[in-house]
Amino acid sequence: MPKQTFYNLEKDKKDRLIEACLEEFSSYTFTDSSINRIIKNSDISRGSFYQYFENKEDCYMEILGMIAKEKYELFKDVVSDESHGVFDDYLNMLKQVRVWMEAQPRYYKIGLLMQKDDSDFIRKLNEKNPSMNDYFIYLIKKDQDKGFIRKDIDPYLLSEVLTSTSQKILLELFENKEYDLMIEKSKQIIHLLQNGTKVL
Amino acid sequence: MPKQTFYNLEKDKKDRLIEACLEEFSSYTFTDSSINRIIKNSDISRGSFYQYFENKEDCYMEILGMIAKEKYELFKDVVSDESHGVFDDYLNMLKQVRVWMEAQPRYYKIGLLMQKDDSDFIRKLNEKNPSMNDYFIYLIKKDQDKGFIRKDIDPYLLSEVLTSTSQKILLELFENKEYDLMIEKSKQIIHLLQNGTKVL
DNA sequence: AATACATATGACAGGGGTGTCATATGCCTA
DNA sequence: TAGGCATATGACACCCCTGTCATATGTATT
Repeated sequence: MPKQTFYNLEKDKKDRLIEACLEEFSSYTFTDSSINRIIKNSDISRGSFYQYFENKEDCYMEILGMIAKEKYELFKDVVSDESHGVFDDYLNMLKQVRVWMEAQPRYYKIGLLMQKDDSDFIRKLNEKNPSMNDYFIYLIKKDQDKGFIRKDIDPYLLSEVLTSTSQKILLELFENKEYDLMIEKSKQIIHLLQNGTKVL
Repeated sequence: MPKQTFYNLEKDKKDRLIEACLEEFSSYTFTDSSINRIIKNSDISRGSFYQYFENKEDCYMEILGMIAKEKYELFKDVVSDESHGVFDDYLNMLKQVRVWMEAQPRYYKIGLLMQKDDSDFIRKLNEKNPSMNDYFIYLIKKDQDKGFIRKDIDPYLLSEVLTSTSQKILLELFENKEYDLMIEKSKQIIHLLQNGTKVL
């Protein structure tokens, strides 16, 4: 946890510091990020930095906390309507992530970079965060009960297919921002998953 | 390209050097790998290393070249039988990668680490390597001609679904080595893709 | 033996990084 | 005004890294 001095900081200085951290952590992996660059870009002395944070990890955690908070603020009002099935929720999820991505591309980038870092510290963080998988599984089971999805299909398996394809789509969306195209693609994938490839 | 001195090297020394390189490059990203560790582990002096290679990139390329060669040697005799459809080839691919993975886990790991490195050098290398995508697309089109797959399905799309799921499966296979389980899983995915999720 | 060439070596220059600490500055209070 | 506390600061110790270069050693040829 950051020291009290960090929270006591005057707005301008704190903002400069946070800005520099965001820039750094959205440009480099946690491992490759550098306190040196952060203090240079925020024009804060080395000693001061360590007056605010224990170390780089402490600083990173604070930034992640901030991001989580903002994410919560952005989406707390989006009360999910009664689900119309996993596939519908799949599309809704895509829409939602897009809002987040456009609102805070750097935050999203930080998430992407976290997936690339193999350090113990980041690995542990990633483990704690439950993936979309669990939620999808829950929805798939509900769909099976309602008779939308065949019961012989393993919910876990289908959920994995959904997450791995959605990850790819989200990455493309992040890289070239063709939202309508990605929605179209997702709809096609859904159609494919619903109807299969077989010629009847 | 490595300098002539590298190829002139006596077997033992050369082996030690290559061994240390493999260990390094399968433990660290190209960016994070260190010549220092390589020379320490192979007991070769700093000066000598630069007598063999221009720099780290040169060294890395040589190792990649070696890997490609061995891969070719291992699979050159595996003449692919006449294709029985993409899905069959999907399974065959899995079997083949497994052979490679078990034969040379470190080589496989190097490939995985390459995907995590964002440096220009590695990005350019990755771009050159054509993915399985292209091959899958080709097979899917053939299946469509033969009437195995509906013609209204976009081959590119299906190929993307296949590659993203297979990547996940290969990663799991690499991490916990439960081959039979992974084959079973793949078969289920194929079944899912062929028949869809709809209740008929 | 003398020369010439190939190879080996580690000290060195110059870059980057982290965390600490003695000291300086500002500020509040007795 | 003097003391005490919070905060600021950058030099410093110590670690990592890469690429170079003068020098040393080995080896073959004349």
